[in-house]
Amino acid sequence: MFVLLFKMPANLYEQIETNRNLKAIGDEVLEYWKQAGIIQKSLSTSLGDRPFTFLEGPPTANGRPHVGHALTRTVKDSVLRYRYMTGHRINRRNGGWDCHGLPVEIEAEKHFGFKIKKEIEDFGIDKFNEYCRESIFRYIDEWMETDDRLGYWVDQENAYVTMRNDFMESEWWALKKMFQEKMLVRDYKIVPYCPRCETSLSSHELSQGYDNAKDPSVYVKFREDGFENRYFLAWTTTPWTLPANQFLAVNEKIEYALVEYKGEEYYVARPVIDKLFGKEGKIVSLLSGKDLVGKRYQQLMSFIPAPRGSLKVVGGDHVTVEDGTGIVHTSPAFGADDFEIGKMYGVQIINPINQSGRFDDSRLPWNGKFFKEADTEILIWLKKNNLVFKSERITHTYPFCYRCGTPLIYYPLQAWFIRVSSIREKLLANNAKINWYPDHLKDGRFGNFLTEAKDWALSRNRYWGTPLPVWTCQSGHMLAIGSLEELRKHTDKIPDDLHRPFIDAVKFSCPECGNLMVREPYVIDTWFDSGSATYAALHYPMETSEIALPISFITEAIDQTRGWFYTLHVLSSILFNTNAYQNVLSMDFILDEQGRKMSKSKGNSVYAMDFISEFGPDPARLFFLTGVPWRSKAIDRKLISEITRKVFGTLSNVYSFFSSNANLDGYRFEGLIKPSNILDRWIVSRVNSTIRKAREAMDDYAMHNALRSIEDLIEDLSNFYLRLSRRRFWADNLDRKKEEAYSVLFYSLDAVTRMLAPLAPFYTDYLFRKLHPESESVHLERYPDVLMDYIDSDLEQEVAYSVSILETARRIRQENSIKGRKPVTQILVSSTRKLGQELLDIISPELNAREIRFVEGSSLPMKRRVRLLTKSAAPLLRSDLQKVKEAIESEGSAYADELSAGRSVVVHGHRISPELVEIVEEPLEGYAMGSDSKYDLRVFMNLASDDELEAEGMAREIIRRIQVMRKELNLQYDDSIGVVISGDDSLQKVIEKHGKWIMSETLATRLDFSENGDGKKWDIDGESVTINVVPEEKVR
RNA sequence: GGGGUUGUAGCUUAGCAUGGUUUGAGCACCCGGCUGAUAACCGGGAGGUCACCGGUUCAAAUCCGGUCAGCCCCA
Repeated sequence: MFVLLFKMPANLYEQIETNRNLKAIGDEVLEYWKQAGIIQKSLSTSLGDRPFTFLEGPPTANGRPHVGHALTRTVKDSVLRYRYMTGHRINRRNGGWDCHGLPVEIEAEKHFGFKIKKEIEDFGIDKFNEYCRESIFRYIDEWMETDDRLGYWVDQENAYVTMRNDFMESEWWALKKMFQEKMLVRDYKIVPYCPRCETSLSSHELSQGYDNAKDPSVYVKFREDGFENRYFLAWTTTPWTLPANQFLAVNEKIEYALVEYKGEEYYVARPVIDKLFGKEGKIVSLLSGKDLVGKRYQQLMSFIPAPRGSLKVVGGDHVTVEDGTGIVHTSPAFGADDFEIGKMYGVQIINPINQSGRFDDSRLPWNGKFFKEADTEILIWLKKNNLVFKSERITHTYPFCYRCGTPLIYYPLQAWFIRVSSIREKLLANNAKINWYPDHLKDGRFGNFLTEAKDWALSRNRYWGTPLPVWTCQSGHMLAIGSLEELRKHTDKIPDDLHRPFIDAVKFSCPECGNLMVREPYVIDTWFDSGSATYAALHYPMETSEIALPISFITEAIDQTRGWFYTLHVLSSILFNTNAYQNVLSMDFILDEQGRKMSKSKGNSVYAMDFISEFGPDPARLFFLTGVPWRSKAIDRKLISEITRKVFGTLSNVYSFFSSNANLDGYRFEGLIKPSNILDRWIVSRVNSTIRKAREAMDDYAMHNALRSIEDLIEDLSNFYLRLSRRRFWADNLDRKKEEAYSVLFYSLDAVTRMLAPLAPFYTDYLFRKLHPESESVHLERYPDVLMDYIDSDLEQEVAYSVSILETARRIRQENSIKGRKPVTQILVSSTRKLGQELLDIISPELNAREIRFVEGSSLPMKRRVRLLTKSAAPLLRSDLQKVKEAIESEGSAYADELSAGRSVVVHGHRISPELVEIVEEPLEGYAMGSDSKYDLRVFMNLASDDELEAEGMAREIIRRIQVMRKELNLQYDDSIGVVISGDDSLQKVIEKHGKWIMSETLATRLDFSENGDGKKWDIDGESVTINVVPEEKVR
């Protein structure tokens, strides 16, 4: 076999397929990045020394990443890429993983089929935790692959992991510091409590779990001491708390009444009388809340005797008349306000419910029941004893456990708290330093939350979490341990793993009294873990002595406002006395195609991998970056394919045009030649003003604005610059002018590619390396700088103006059915501004007129007619109306010019102001007119035609038909042809006159006319034309 | 009940902080055009009570007050 080797002239700018699938490009580019180590290179280098610090909000990898994760990761990545390209040294560009907490434990419980905590302990905490540890990275591979496919560049090898000893040790340091500062305290309080998980929850966990619930709504009668028929009426939705009633609360500032109704008397707040009794209630007496305080009442249900000091009416500011009766049933065990009252009166608390949420007192008929399930029986009992005034069922919002869905109770518990409420002012002061996007969150949702910041119930009676490092002894001494080193001073039996149950076994003697010290049996809220990422991820202060705060930028979805954003803020304020982050972007969710929220229960979740695979990574990313990020958006296939077409389709076409021509000419870019051609100057100006806009937007984390500016530029580059510049690239030889055009086109493509690179990293790198075969990656290059000298706003406006002329002319053609191919004799333009000759020359071919002129007002081919608005004028002119009307509306009236200039005129002694007339403008016979209000512009087109114009138009039609036929024959640009045209006499004249032109435009070497020839039959404006195209034999 | 936010064409939206032509776009729809980028592209048309009511002002989509509706958060 003989192989012929051709030494082809190397094409510098590689040809591309203009319609290539973007997913395939993504795959190819990813492969290249991996093989060439681009990602590593980017992570480990910088183009400058401006500091920029990032922090990843850690996800838990025990679930699949969905489209919302892809959204936040896209935004994070785009910001970081932009910062890299603008010369920032990016600190902490690494991943993070959240490991602990109730969600993980619930998963494990489900796996093993456990229902209560005891089952876990019987099974073994060590084995239980071992399962948790394994389960949290169940989907880690899919997370990593999603990051790869999406182009999320962070260092995952050095990711922080909250369950590592190092991380937890740093938290110990923080906890000890807070303990010493008395910020971390143990207290007996009412806390939101999940009886199934058997643990307290924090206020921010509570806030995740509100939902609608159907509950009884009961008005209960508490009989006043010493009266047979007189009751305090109190309202409750939790009958299960009634056996524990110890007080009734009223507001001393509210007015109350004693009302007689159906033979009985009731105390209620005055404003609710109508609601409760309608017309039948009779007011016996009015009295203030103060008068009620101190009254005593009979115990409602006496199964558990009320302790001494109970059963009185007390005052409380929390009492309102919004719901209920203005008298509040109070059981100190089951409400924060109630608890405070109990404490104030120093009574012993009745609490018949155990930590599993069941009644646990043999004196009760419903002993052993789950609290919620006793409601009905309690109601029945009350009704039997005639203690219910009224009962119904209502739907209201009630808190549920955000993980297992069990209704929560407020329950008295010993727990550890961080006294956040004591530093509200500091929290607000630090918040004042933060830039929020959108900014209303600052004083709105986030600021409000800070104003009312509650103490953080930190401890959890659970297993899989960072152990609370406080040891206590029998004598009540407490010791917080801040590091392993410190622990070693007390004992040498330190486990390799600091989790339970191993750490529970660490016991030592109390330094103060010598008694055995045992660890408090709690783990801590997992939100403390993620909130500690600022310092614990760096193993501060053990391995790092300083950390850079505030972090420059973080972003997550809106639900983190009171989650991660909050815990970061609180911990940084306490530990470092500063704000944790400088700029924070809160994003809203992605909705499904119908605009519904995605949820597991509806089964309409879209997973990140599926989304990226379907559309390709870059279209997916640009979809995420389109529109305001803090507004929710529904997945929109049409929008995504439109973006794909407009951005990537257009760019591919522009590049393809450039490369095919540049290669033919052997052009190679060697820097931007200062442009002299007006279109060149214009596009370079557009490029630079776009760079300026894009930089401003990106600096302000407004990726959506940057993207829109870039899209506009791409549109201008393709549809105006290139469309009108094309012919310059087809000139025969590569002279200076053509070189300028090439350098401008290259420069523009290059700038667009760089600007788009942070947003759509795959396609831009693919394209950039075609433009710069010597470069490794656009992502190791600089973002384009603004060349201020090249920005010419006047020119940009002038071009916009010329576009307007062009469009107006096209509109006139269309209205008068004149094809663009047919030349017209004359186009006249009247306007307050003029177009320079240079631009005029450029749009002239598009206007296709023999003559184009700017003309002054008086010589316009237009008449102005004045029409008197009789309705307004009649009352003023009275009987002169007709006379004035005729004078003013008569042909050639001199009044028209004055009035249209906005000046009044005097007609037959009447002053006529412009408001009284309407000016009608009409083109003269033989002309068509169009206008564009944007520029106070009028365009006139002379509709006259002659044989010469007709012939030229026909020639163009023929040229176009021949081009179409060339295309159908799949001919190359430089293949020549022979043409035979058949038709009537007029056609012959056209060919005689324009034959040379037709031949040169279509690369024909022969053009013959025949009366009856073969070929393809065309109908050109009603005329039958037959064209035969024969390819010439190629000379090999 | 309280706080926040949104309401502009069938759909997606720009404009609103700083009031000033007739509220701009894109998609879809209808009509037309172009053709050495071509499974690409361009133009035109129709479509709006700028949620509603009131106020301030020479002038309000824009500022103020209220109402309604959606969404989010809180109680």
